[in-house]
Amino acid sequence: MPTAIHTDWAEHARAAFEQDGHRSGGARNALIELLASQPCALSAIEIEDHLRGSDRRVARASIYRILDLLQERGLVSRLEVGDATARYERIEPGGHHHHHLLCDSCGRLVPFDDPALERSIEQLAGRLGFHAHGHEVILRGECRACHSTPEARGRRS
Amino acid sequence: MPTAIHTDWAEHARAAFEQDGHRSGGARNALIELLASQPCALSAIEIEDHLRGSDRRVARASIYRILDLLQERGLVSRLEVGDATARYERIEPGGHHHHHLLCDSCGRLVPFDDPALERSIEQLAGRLGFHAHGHEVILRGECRACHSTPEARGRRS
DNA sequence: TTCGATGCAAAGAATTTGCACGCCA
DNA sequence: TGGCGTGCAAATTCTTTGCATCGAA
Repeated sequence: MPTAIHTDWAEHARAAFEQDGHRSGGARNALIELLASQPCALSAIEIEDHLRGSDRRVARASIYRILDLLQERGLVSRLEVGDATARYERIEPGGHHHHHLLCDSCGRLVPFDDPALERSIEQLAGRLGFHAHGHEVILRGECRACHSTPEARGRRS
Repeated sequence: MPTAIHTDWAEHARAAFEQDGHRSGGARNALIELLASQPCALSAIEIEDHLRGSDRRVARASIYRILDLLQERGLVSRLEVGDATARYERIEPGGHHHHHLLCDSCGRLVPFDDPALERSIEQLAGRLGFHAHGHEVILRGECRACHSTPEARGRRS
């Protein structure tokens, strides 16, 4: 039941809009619920497809507008992995975040996190005199599943 | 004289095409020379602008086609920093590569490299069971120049 | 009732494709 | 001379904008 874990994010997001004086809206709530339930980043088109199958359809323009609002408030992060389409995923209130491996074999975007990598990047920024407030790391290659089980290869989700 | 340093890359690139049985062409050579002279990544539009001012104009469609060919041969890498446009830069034959800081203040893409970061990422991939053949790191924040000299801020190259 | 939230359709921007012509081998 | 390389323009794809309508407060 992956949804329950991030119920707090959905509440957090809705509260942020309310505090900014925004009215509630069906499209925005549906999008927030969807993002709360996802393990990793989705493109706007993928979001539209997910919602089409659900009980609340949302127009594509609204999806982009709502994603912008979420991004302005630091509730989602935008990610581009090289296929010229942007992907979005929620940002956990606690500050935890992950990075991504794009698997050449199965095409999946695999999330991972690593405290040592975070430390390295912080130290690096200091060493170079940058004042960085964010970063992103993308690995390209083969995920664990594809590497260990040859049958999995070539499957495109 | 930044060009001279990478003359070998231009030669390397042309040789790669010749070995693949490709004919020489004015547009491709102009693009190769331009990329050889650049310190960091350029978008297709920026490439077009640079070449417009030079003695060899190249059609935008040709730019995209040639960049594809260069990428297929591992001669350039494609980079997306979040503004929905792809940027391209040469890959050094020696395997050296760098990463990027996107400066919020001046808008510049600042290249940097760091052996410790490279080590961290290799170790990370091993730890996670990934078979990664490439990676990219993007920092967001303020570059050294903007951070130390307030007057530089806000200037958009 | 008011005004923001949303849907629909047209507009934009980056990139790709189709096709004819020019130039290298 | 043959066929790849290139230019031009139309087509695609993702994203944004304009405007009328719907719905929350």
